[in-house]
Amino acid sequence: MVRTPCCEKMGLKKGPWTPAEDQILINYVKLYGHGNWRALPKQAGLLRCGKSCRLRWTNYLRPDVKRGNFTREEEDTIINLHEMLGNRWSAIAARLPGRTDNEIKNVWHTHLKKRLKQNHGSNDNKRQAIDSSKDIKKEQETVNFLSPVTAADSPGYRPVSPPESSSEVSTITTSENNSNMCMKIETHEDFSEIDENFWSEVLPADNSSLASDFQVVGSDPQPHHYFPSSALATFEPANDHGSNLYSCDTNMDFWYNLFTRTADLPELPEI
DNA sequence: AAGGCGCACAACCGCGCAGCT
DNA sequence: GAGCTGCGCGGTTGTGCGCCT
Repeated sequence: MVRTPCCEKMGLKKGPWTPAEDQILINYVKLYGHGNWRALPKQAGLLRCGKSCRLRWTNYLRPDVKRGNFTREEEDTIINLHEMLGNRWSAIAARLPGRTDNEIKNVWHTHLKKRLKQNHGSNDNKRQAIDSSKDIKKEQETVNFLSPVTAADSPGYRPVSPPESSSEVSTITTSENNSNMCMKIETHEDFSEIDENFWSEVLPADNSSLASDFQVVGSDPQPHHYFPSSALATFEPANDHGSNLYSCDTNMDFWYNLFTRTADLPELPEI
């Protein structure tokens, strides 16, 4: 298949956008939206290709784009998510409201890589565990699902001990505020190692809050497992038994799919 | 003051994918 | 199923700016 060029090169402007061009684009999108980027520049009277317009809008002109320096918390979040997701900038951006993938990519290449290098010495132990792994996928499977604000900072934070039977699970924590609850898991190993006791530890102490905070996973006679409802909301369960009952394997593939598929990246509740 | 250099960021490019015909 | 189009993503490049010599 022959690919048609994204835009006609002849007569179309390239390079930095002028304030006048920005204004034209803003006015047009405000009035008519951006249903068709390819047709937009022609209709708006811009000598740009649709791709260029889309990029300018999404990375710079959108009203919800947050300008200015990244906070330390945002940088930490990027580092943690990058450890988990790799160079999937759009997936990382989805967890940072107001930040674009392009911006995050730039920050990563200009600031954070250096910062990580500087911190390298202090994190030798952690890196050693990862470096020792021969399988790169294993490293990607390391679930390190951190929210912008650390769970320990939130009211109601309570650590949950990892199961004795699975020494590879480093930390399991739950956190909650008035209305939301989420679970943070850091692991290097197959979840099938985890025994039933682990999941009962994750349960909220007060089961009456279960319905709103968690959904039940698993079906009799299998043990019931509990996941954040916000995570399940974007995940297609293998078996739907109705009324919030789902069945799925608690192995690493499940978690890998759940947490790394861009489209299905779960919306974690704000802590 | 001016030239060189490196950094930061905006913008471009090429590819893959999804949806439509 | 093939062909085509549009969009989004990640990698790369271009450019402006500040710092240093």
